Amino acid sequence: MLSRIHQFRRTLLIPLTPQILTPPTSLIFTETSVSAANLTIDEEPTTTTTTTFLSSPSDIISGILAGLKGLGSVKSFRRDHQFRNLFLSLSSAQIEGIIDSLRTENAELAIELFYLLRNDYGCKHSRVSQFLIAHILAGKRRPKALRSLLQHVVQEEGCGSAPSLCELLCDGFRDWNSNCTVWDMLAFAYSRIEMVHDALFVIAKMKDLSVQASVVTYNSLLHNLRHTDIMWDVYSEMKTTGIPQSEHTNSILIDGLCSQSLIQEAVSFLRETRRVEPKPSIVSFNTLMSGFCKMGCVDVAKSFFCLMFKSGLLPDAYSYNIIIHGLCVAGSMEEALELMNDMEKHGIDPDVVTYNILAKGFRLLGMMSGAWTIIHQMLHKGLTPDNFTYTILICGHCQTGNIEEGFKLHKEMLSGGLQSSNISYSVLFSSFCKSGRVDEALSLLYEMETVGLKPDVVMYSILIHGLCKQGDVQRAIQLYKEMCSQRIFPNSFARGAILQGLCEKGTISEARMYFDTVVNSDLVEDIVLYNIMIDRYAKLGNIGETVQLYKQIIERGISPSIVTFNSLVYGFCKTRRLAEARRWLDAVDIYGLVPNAVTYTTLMNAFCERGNIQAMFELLREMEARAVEPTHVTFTVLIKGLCKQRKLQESVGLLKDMFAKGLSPDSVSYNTIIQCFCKAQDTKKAFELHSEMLLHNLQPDHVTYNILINGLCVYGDLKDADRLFSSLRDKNIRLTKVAYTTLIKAHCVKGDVEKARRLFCQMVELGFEISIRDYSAVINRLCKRCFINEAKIFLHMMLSQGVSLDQQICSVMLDAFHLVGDLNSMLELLAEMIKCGLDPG
DNA sequence: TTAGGGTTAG
Repeated sequence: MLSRIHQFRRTLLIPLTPQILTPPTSLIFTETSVSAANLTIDEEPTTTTTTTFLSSPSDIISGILAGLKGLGSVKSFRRDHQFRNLFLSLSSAQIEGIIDSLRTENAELAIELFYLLRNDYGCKHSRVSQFLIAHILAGKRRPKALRSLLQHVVQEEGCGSAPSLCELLCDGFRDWNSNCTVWDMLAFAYSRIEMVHDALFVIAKMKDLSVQASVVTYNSLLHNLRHTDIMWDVYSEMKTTGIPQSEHTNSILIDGLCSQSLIQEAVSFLRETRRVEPKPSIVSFNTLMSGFCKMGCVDVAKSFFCLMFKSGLLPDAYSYNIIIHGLCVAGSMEEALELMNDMEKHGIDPDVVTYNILAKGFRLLGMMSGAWTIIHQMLHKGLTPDNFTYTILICGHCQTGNIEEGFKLHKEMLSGGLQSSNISYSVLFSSFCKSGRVDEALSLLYEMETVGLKPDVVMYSILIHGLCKQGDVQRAIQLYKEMCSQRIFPNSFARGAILQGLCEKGTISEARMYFDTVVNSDLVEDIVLYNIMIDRYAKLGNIGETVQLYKQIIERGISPSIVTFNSLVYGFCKTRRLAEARRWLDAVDIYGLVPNAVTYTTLMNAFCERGNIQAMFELLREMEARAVEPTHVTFTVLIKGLCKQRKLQESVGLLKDMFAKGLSPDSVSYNTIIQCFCKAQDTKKAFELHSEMLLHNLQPDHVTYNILINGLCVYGDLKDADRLFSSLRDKNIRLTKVAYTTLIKAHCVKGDVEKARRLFCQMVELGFEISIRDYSAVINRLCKRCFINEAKIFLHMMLSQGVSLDQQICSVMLDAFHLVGDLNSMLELLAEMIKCGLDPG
C-alpha cells in the first residue's frame, strides 16, 4: 500500500510543462527530463465516481493542463507512445478533470484530446467525459458530431441504459446551457439505433423537466414505432405539446399504416390531412404509392398520379421510380419502359435509380441482355453507374452461372473507386461456394478486409457451409472460431452448417458431441439443429435415437416442425416399419402442422419399394384430397412404381403430365424411366429419352451414362457400349468408377480379357479407389469361364496394389485351380492364405 | 425510389 502511495506521489510531482509536451518531431522526454516513460504505476489510481470533474484539479492535472494549454493542439501526438502512456496512466476522474478545465478555456482542445484518446489510443471514456464533450459540441452547434458521439455512447451502453444516463444528466448537468440540445439528441440517438423503449424513457424524463423534444426526434420515434399502435400515442403527445409537424410527419404515419397493411386507413388519413393542409406533401403521396406497390396494386398506385395533379402537385423522380419499380417487380417491363418515356416528357430526367430499377427488372426475368441495354442507355445519358448498378449486374451474372463475368465486374467496380458492399460480396461468396470454388470465396473474404468491410454472420455461414459441403470440416470449424473471435455470434445457420458437416464427414458420435454441447450449454432451442441430428439417425436406421431426440424436443417445449416429422417418417420407412411410419404422418396434425409433399413422397416411396403400388396410389389420392401439391420428386416415385409394374407407356405419360403441370423432371426422373426401357431391351427408346433430356436443356448425369452403358452391355451390343464410352471420354464428360467396372465386367463375360485388363489399368491410373469387390467381380467372372491365367494376372495386380485377399476370392480361385489341375498355384495360394491369417481348410 | 446472401426433410 505504501509503495502505491509513493508511486502516486511521484506522478503528482512530475513537472509537465510545455517544454515537455512538444510535438514528437523534436526531442521530447529527453534523458535529462523526467518522462512519462519512466513512470511505473502498479495499479490505476482509484477511480472516483460521478461529478468528480467538478472538484479542484490535483497537482499532476495542473501540470498536464499547463502543458496542454501551451501546446494548443494535440493532433501531432497521434503516434506518440510516451504521450499515450501518460494519458493511459490517468484515471477516468483525472481525464474528466482535464476535459472540464479545458472546456471553458480551450474547448476545441478538449474535443481534440477527447477524440485522440478515444480513436487513436483506444481509451474508453467515462460517461461524464462523454457528456462534457456532448455539451461542448451542442454549445458549438455541431449537431452532426453531437449525434455521432451520442450514438456511440448509447451503442456502447446498450439497451436499458436510459435510466442511468438520464440520472447522470439530471444530477451533473442540470442547468447547463446546452442541456436541452443534449437531452433531445440523446432521445434521438436511442431512437436511431432502434432502442425505442430507452428513447421513450428519455422523452418522459424530458417532459418532467419541461424540456421539449424536437420534431426530428419525434419523427424518428414515429418511424421506429410505425409497425405498432404506440405510434398514435406518440403522435397525440406531439400534438398536445404543440410541436409543429414537419412535412415528413404525415408521410411517416402513412408509411406506418401501409406497413401495417392498413392501406385504406392510410388513404383516409391523407384525406384528413388534406382538409387541414390542402396541399399535402409529395412525400405523403409517394409513401402511399409505395405502399400500394408493395401490396402488388400498381394500378391503384398509378391512379394517385391524377390525384397529385388535382392537388396541384407534380410527381417527382421518386414518384415515377416507385411506380416503375412496382411495374418491374410485376414483370411488366414494357409498361415500365413507357413510364420512363412519360417521365422524360414531363421534364423529369430518369436518374441512376430509374435505370437501376429497370436493369433489375430485366435481371429478375433472367434477361441479362435487357439489363445491359438499360445500362448502355444510362451511360449514353452521361450517368455514372453506382454500386447498386454493379451489384445488380454481378448478381445477374452469378445467378445465370456466369461467375467469371460477375467477378470481372466486381474488380471493375473496385478499380473504378466505387465502394463495394457486403451485398455484392455475398453474391460472389454464394456463387463460388455453390460451384465448389470455396477457396476463391475465402480469398475474397480476406480481400473484403482490405477494402474496410467486415463480413457478417450470414457471409461466414455461407463459407462455413461451403467448406463443410466439400468435406473440409476442420477448416470450417477454424473459420467458425475466427467468426466467434470477431465477436460475431454464430446463429442457427452457422451451427447448422457445422453440424451437417460433422454428420456427413465426421462420425456420428463427433456430430452428437457437438450437438449436445450446443443444445445443452448454450441454451439454444433450435429446431433446425434437432432436425439435422434426427435426420442423421433416421438415415442410419437408428430409430431408437431418432425417437429419443424427438422426445427431448417435446420435453423441452420446443415445437417440432414438419421437417422433424418427415425425418421420423423416413426413419420408420427405412427400418421397414411402414404402419408406424403412417402413424407418424397422422401425428403431424397434433402440432397443428400439415403433412407436405415430402411427408407423402417419403411414405409413397417406401410402399413403392415394397412393391405395394396400390398403397402408393392411395396416398397420391389422399394427397390430392388434402390439396398437397405433388412435386417432381413425387412424380419420380410414381414413375418408379409404374416402371416396377412394367407399365412403360404410362410412365412416359406421367413424364408428359409433369411438363403439363409446369413441373420439370430432373435427371433422376429420366434415369428411372431410361433404366426401365433398358431392362425391357428397348435401348432405342432409352436413347430417345436421353436426347429428350438434352432437348429440355437437362444435362444427363453420370448415372444416366452408367445406365446407358450397362443397357448396351447387357441388352445391346458391347461394341456400342465401347463406342459410347469412348465418345463420352473424348467429350471430357465425367465418368465414375461404375462406368469402368460395368464395361470391364462385360468384357470379362464376353471373353475379351485384354480389353478388360486395359480398362482396369486405366481405372487404377485415374486414381479411383479400387476395392476387393472390384477385383472379385472380375476374377469371379474369369474363373467362371475358366480364364485361369487371366484371373491370376488380376490376382497379382490386386496383391501388388496392396489389396488383401479374402475368403471368398480364395475359394473361387482354389476351385478354379482345382478344376484345371493347377496344383502349384493351389499350394502357392494356400501359403498366401496362411500368411494372411485366412482359413485354408 | 434502386442491390444480397445462408440451415434441416422425399
